[in-house]
Amino acid sequence: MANYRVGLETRERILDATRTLLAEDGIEGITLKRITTMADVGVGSFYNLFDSKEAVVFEVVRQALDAVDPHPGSSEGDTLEDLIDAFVTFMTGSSTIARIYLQLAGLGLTDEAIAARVLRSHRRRVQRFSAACRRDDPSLTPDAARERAETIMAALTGLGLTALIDPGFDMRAHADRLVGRGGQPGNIGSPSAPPV
Amino acid sequence: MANYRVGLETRERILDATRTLLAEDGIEGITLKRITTMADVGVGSFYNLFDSKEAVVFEVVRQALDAVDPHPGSSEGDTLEDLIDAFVTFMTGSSTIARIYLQLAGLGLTDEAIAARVLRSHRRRVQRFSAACRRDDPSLTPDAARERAETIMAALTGLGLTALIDPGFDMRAHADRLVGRGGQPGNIGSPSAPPV
DNA sequence: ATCAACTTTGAACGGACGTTCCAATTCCGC
DNA sequence: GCGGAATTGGAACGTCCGTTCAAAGTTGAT
Repeated sequence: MANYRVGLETRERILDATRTLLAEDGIEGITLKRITTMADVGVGSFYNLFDSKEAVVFEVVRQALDAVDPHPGSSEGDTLEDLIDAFVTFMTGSSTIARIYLQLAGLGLTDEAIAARVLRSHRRRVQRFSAACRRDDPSLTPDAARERAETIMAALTGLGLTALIDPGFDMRAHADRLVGRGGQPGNIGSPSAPPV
Repeated sequence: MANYRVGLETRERILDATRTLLAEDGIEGITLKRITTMADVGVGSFYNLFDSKEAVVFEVVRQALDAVDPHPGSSEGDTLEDLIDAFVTFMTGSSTIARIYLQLAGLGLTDEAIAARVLRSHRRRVQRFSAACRRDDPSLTPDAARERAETIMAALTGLGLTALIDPGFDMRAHADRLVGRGGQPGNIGSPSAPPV
């Protein structure tokens, strides 16, 4: 399957259509007819290139989970700020894939296969974030860094959800406050920090 | 519809079954047959009590959104700690409804009707949280309180998601750190707070 | 130019879905 | 305990779903 040029192009058109439909209407709204119509492809061609409808959905899901990690496999020198920036850009920029990514969080709760993938991706990200935390503040113990990483990631996910649901929500501004940027008082974690 | 005692009981059994199935398998996994089988009710009886499958799902969704607000309509004197505690208890305790609530966040991204409900519920909660923030720290401006409330709520939602996906994740411990409890350094917002 | 491998197409199929309908039964105020 | 209203159950219906299949067309190495 998909050894000729035309086959690969068709495969790409199908993936594009699936990605668009998944972001617009979610997994429950996706049908084979809608995919093949939008991709301008016969049903038979679809089954020549993918084993099932589930297969193409999983492929898109896999890509979405990968996309949340900026330049994965790089030299591992990211600042915590870099990681947060990358996530905010991912969320506010490529909203197509971002919507899919956040749907997965909810869907992973019920679908075991998806839950496993989400959890694996989550654990990888915790590693990167906690490493960045220790680079940021070398005095942190590994455990403390991991906890801090998980809290920051959770907050980012929640902020991303809010941003996609509430139009006009300024995710970047809120994300900046997570690590104390912006110079204003009132950050999470220091509610009644003594002034001066 | 539902004027006799038996009718009301049947209605309740259908709602229970829908709630359970929704939490276990999500909205995409729910079918009329499964609902009626689990509720031990004929299909005709179902349509005697509800207009459609969608109607009963919406009813459960409405209840789930209401349930996230602790004792709503009370005297409005909650501490920020109270609100956070209530949310953590809601998430870690009643996982059936909690799962539905978090699915809604993801589903609301695609279904307009659900998105509207979720957004409305969200706005109400922001009000309560930001009022608590100002009670906590009267020096906050209304805007600053609202921003702080939204960040805390986002972090709570994200933590809840992590808790449901990652077994063994200690949500309460992480939530406590959101407002600086626990006495340990390294809270979000004060990454490099000077020790001593 | 040849030809095997690859690709395309849409009709056809079986199953699952939500909903309708109505005869039989049960409920409960009188 | 009578009688109208509410409730019950499940067969039947039309629709839409994912998938299969075989025949026709296209590709590209030789």
